[in-house]
Amino acid sequence: MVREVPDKVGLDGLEQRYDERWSADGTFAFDRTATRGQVFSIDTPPPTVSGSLHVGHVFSYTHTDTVARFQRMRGKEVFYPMGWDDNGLPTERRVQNYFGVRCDPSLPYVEGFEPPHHGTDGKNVKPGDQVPVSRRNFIELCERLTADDERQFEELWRRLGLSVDWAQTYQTIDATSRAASQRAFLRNLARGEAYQAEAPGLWDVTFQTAVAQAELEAREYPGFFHRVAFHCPDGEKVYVETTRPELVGAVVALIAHPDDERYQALFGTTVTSPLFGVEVPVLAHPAAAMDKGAGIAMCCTFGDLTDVQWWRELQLPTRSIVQRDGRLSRETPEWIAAGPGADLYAAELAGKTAFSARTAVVDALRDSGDLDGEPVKTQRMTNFYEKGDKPLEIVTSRQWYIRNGGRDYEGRDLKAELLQRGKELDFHPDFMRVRYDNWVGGLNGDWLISRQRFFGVAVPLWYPVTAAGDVDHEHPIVPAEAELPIDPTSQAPAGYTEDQRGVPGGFVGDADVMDTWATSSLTPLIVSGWERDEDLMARVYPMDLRPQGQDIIRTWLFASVVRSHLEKGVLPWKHAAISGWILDPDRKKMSKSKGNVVTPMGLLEEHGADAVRYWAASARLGTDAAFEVGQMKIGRRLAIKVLNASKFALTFGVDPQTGTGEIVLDPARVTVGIDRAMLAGLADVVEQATEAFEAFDHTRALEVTESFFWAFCDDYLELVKDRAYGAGTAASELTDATVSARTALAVALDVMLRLLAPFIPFATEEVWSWWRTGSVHRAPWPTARPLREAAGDADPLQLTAAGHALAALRKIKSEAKVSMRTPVLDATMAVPAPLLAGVTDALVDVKGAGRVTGPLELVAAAEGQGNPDVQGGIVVTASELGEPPARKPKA
RNA sequence: GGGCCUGUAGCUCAGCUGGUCAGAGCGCCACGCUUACACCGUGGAUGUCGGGGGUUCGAGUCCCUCCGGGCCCA
Repeated sequence: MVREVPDKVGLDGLEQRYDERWSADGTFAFDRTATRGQVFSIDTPPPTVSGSLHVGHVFSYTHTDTVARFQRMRGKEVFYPMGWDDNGLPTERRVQNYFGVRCDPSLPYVEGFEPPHHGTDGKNVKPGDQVPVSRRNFIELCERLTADDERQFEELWRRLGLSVDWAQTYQTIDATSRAASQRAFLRNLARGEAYQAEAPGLWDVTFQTAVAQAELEAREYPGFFHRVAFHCPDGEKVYVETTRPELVGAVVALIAHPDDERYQALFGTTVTSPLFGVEVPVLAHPAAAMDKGAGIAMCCTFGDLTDVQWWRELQLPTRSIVQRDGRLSRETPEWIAAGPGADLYAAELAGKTAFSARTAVVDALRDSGDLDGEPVKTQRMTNFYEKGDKPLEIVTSRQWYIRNGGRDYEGRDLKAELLQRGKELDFHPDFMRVRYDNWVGGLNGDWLISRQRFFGVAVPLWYPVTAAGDVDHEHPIVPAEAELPIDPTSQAPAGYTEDQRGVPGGFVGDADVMDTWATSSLTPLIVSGWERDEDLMARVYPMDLRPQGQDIIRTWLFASVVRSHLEKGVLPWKHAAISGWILDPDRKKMSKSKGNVVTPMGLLEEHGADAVRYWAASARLGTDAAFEVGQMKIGRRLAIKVLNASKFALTFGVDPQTGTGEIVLDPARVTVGIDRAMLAGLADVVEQATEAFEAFDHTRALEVTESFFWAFCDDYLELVKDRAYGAGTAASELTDATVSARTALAVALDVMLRLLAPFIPFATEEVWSWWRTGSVHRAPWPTARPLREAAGDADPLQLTAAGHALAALRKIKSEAKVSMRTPVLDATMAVPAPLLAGVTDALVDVKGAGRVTGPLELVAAAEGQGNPDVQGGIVVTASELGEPPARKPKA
């Protein structure tokens, strides 16, 4: 039933209109009565709310949405929640600045706390002026502040047309997520998968927190090689080359490769360190690089990860001098205090940063004659915390770990299990799998999850304080799961009262929070209702799809696999769809500092959502895409074309008297060869698009659909125009040929709208609203079968042939520089044999569309006549053009 | 140093398991205001498929090597 086709069609305002309608109609609401087999569930990345919106968001989320819409139309009940990631350092900073507070976990929770500021006009409140608040209060403030960010994101997503179920949202810091995160941790603990250890680990001195292997970033860092002398008992000198001479005071051994001829005689002997005179052994270890520097290295506790390896494997003593704040210890260490360097240390090194200590040590070495030559400039890869700007130190501390296959785990080869999980996961594109394999294969330690920060999900433990006042870390006090989430820094464990906090015989709360990944790795469980709504869980978990960026395969993806494997013994999802980066036209990553960032909302306003989606959907998964406004313009054109072509196709269904009409979508009424040929071609397109979508190749689905659609408009529509208009308007006067054309147009339109709906949801929905009921996004995905049945034995080539014949006629007019309306009085056309039947069959339509008023003679093309690339080799060999029609005066 | 991806018309990219694969769109040139569309239509030009070897009857398509981009891990 055609209700109403607007006289003027357009895209403006469609986003708002249909967003409202979809919300009101619950078009994307998840029907939780669906069973697992009927559901397609998506574990969407929760965007960082305190981060900025950028085109990368629009890009990758569009990829996911096309899949969601496809699956929904295929009849799946799509579970597509949205989360907000507000857990972590960026939010911590924003809350501090916005409200003028800082988190102090030692403080008690204050009911009804009101912060001193509400927005500080862009000015940071000085740390000294910030009001300290408890962690619970801090979290509450975070939730208040991020509500605003969430609104902005939601507005953007709605404008973009993400078919998310907005009734299903979560925050990574909300009570549900905190409870899930703590529960998962406690279960890891109970099963022995979480453990604490006092061990040397990577440490960021700026944020003063431990850092996990996954958060490392190796960067080029400038430094100097210093040639430093150690002394043999016989007075000989052994030179090492080091970039960190300030650690001479922390040296525990000199180490060379066992095969290194130069040092064979020294192995097993001892040498003394310069300045401090500490005696250390010379040892052999294969990790020493013979070709680097002098080939012999000074092993300190701890300069880098190799030191840790030597220290562990060679069972060396610990002589730490760098503290958690990145400064050398203020007390003179005992092994130095007794030696010749005690005064030097006390006067020049104690309490200094590593950087200034280095200068002091180098000066002292130069004075003592233990520095050979001057330091030589070098660039070397150095480990940084990804959010930090000072090189990481290695300090010894007590931390919590979750097993992830990085270390041996008695009785269980967890690494092999996780590698196996990786094999079971379908990566799209498949080559992204190697990033997972490489990462898991290269792990050399378990997952350090405790962070010495304040804002985040608390490690849900307390520790008894002994009668002597010592904290007993070995016997943590564990809360009951029903109590979760808890904040051990402001709540007392069962059986204790708050006034026993920190006193002998009492308790202390663990002050640390967990790594943000420790919570976000649980998103599949959190959204699925784990231990909260097991009925939902059974309907959606394990999930179908995890879309995400390639940069976080080692973090989010891997950690999610670990948690799901440990907790549920399954993969969290079947498929992982990995999106690429957005590059600016110089093939550089878009970045704020380059000033080439475009705000996504601005883009949507300028080009329209369908246009922006088209650009995004044109890029394949896993492939970096250029930011191209041109591509958006093409998308906009496609959307407009869909409106206009639809308008045309539907005019034949409208009774001019009433303005409404009935279109019978009965393929049996399609009787003319070329109409059937068109449907046969469309059937191929349906099959290809479906196959592509099933393989997560949305780009190919778009491409085949789009190119068919344009050919449909350019050729088919023109060819059947005359026939479709027919002689009269009354149904009784219509010939079968006219009915065939009109029906084929409507059937094709109906199918193409559905094929395009995942890409340009607004334009297709608009057209759908003119003549169909409900939403196109809940309409069934088309199948080839009815089209094939209608097409019978028709060959798509027939339409191709007729299209080429029409183009050949257009060409002679184009070359004669006359209007396309110019009549052709007489023409002869040479047609290659394979196309001859098709052109002959469609001769009436070809003549009509080409305005051939006289005879059009078809002859078989001779061998070598015509270029197959131009109009399929069809050539008009003779023609007589009539008078061009008079130009209409301009209105 | 190891690994992955990538290099096809001026631009952005398709080209699956080797045999109409030398393509599309944009841009460009020319023409045309044809009642679906000027946010348009029609026609046209454009490439030693990064270089060099090899396998093959036949290679953008497989192998080797070199060069150039991007990324990951050491």
